[in-house]
Amino acid sequence: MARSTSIRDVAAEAGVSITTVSHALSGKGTVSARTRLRVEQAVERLGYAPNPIARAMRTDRRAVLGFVSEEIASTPYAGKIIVGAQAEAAAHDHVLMIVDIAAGAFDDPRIDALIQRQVDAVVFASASNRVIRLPRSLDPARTVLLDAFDPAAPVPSVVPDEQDIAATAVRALLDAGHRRIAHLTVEGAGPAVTGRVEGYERTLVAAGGTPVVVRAGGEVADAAAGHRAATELFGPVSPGAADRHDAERPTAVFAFNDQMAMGVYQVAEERGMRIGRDLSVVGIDDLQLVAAALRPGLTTVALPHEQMGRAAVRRALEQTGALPAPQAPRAGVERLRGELVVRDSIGSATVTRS
Amino acid sequence: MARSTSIRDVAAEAGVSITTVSHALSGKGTVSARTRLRVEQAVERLGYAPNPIARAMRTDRRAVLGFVSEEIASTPYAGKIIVGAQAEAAAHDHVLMIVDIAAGAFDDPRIDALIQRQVDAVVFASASNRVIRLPRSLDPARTVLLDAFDPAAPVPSVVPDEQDIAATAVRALLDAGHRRIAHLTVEGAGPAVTGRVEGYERTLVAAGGTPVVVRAGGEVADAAAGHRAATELFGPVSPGAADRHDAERPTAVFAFNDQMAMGVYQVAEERGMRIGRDLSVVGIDDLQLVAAALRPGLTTVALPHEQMGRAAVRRALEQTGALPAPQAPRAGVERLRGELVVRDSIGSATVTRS
DNA sequence: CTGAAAGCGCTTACAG
DNA sequence: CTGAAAGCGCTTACAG
Repeated sequence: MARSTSIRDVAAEAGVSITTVSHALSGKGTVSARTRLRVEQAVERLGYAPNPIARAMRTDRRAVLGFVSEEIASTPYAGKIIVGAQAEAAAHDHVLMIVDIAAGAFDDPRIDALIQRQVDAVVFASASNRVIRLPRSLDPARTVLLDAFDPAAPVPSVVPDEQDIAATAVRALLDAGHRRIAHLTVEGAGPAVTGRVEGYERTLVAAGGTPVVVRAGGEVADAAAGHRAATELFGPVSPGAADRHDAERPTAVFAFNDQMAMGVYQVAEERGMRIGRDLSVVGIDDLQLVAAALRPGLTTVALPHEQMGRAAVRRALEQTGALPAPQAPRAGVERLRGELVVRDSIGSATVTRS
Repeated sequence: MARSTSIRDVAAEAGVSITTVSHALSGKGTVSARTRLRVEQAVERLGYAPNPIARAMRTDRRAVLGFVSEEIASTPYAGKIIVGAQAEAAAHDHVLMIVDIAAGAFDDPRIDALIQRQVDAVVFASASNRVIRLPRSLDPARTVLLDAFDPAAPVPSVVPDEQDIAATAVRALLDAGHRRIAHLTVEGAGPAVTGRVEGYERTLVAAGGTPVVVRAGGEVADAAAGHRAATELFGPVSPGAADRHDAERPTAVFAFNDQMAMGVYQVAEERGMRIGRDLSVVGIDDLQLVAAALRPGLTTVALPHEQMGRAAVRRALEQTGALPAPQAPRAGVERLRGELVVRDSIGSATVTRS
């Protein structure tokens, strides 16, 4: 921020030309060992650091990546994605410039006006995994999609592996001996809803179970949706329901996400079912505020948010040439797996049935 | 990102010099109406936009603000703060450059290396309202503190008005007729804990109540802390506790935040107390994931996160001169008030007692 | 191995 | 009212 020493000062201090200073510092030209040392000492004495603006002016490289986020405020995961993106960028001497747009406001002029020419490439992060159309102001050769996919544009895309993540959740239930496992989800045909349903069905069927999918009305997957879906799943409250040993009743629920799982907890409490004993539950997200706060703690599959941020930045850096392009060109879509976080919401099916 | 038209192209197209183009566009020199029109038309035809890098090079103004956030991932509010900061910056043709540092890592070299000379000023956002020491690499004349305060540095600071926010929460309870109101909080002497306790005591005493403050061990104000504090408040579970009409028992609880309030809900459930009837609760934060998801919905005081982001950026812009300095120099610390968000966790004291 | 010079795209005194 | 020129701090052919 303060006016500081320029390459000219260093040249004077070292008694060489600015060309030589530049060569010595960049390692691009050839410089004798003695000269290099003199330059380095001068840099040290003066506390010189190159002016990135001037460098950008000359090289047309900003060492800046744009990060367009959709409704960062509404997505509690955004933080981790940004941290990952940020860290990966920093590891390669890049910095992140953030523009937050309203949900769906892909034509926000700021994408054009502010990002344009200030950044080398753009990571466009959707608020949730879904299919979108790339904003026209973004150059496909300089953009990567995060948590989104555009079938019509040749843009690299980084998304969670929804099917595998669902399979991980279901397997946690299967491993505890459950077979009557219901899946609670919402309406909609986006990759998250669809992928999880498919992963659930495939994994459960392979284990000899019969899929039961309950969709709460609407597309918002929050606690209220979980409450609605669970209420539907268990049917009307009947006296002594908690004591009834219904052979048909699911012993376990795989919720679309942790928020819906929270709704399941609420229904269980209303009906006197104890989570982890009378009913096992698994979610997706590992939302700290929910998963760790619930009692008992919710076992869930953590989405690889930080990894996604990192991967997206890596691909953007490949586009700009700051990172070498992979030898074997990767597929357009990179799918990342999640990880099971074990807490106390899954009990063994044997105990559950007793 | 694409190589685009320069001021030279516009000059050629309009048949004038680049100086004249610059004057016409900036409004700085004097230009005839006809010439200005010709320039504007040329700009239009060519789709010209000035290169911000080149401008920065000349003027030593980047139109970029640094936003250093501490552990953005761990704070669910950070999103809103950034959205506010972002919007205010955009309103003044500035852009935000974000660097996320680990908690307490104020000496992170990236603050120095990346922010330095790339930004006009820095907003330094703490993860929670507390007293800190300004990182040495930051120029006090070009820095504003957000959710933090440094008594030793002459730096503008934007923080929530903790006392007023606590008063708002307590008043919501008083207005419903409650007088036996306990405050659940944590250990620690930071501005948030201290300010809320003071606001609570002052407001309650003024209304004729007697303060009861229960501190959960530790400084982490999460659901588990709320559970511990509420358990201590209500004492050991006794048979028929829900039916016992204890004249001493608080009819309402003011929790340090929504997460602790969640712990109160859990204790209430364990003891058969219904929130909003047997016990009224108010929190602070308006965390969507918690406040809106709880049943019944949690009445809480929303912190002015977006406003804080905006205010901090405004002050930073005043420092750089992009915004005129206020006539009457403001106090070093700007305190922002919160707003009550009414849901269903507060019942009237009359009903509660019945 | 070293350096003089051009140029990236602007803005800003200064002269006409 | 208009424009030629200098210069912001670098990098990069090119020449010596």
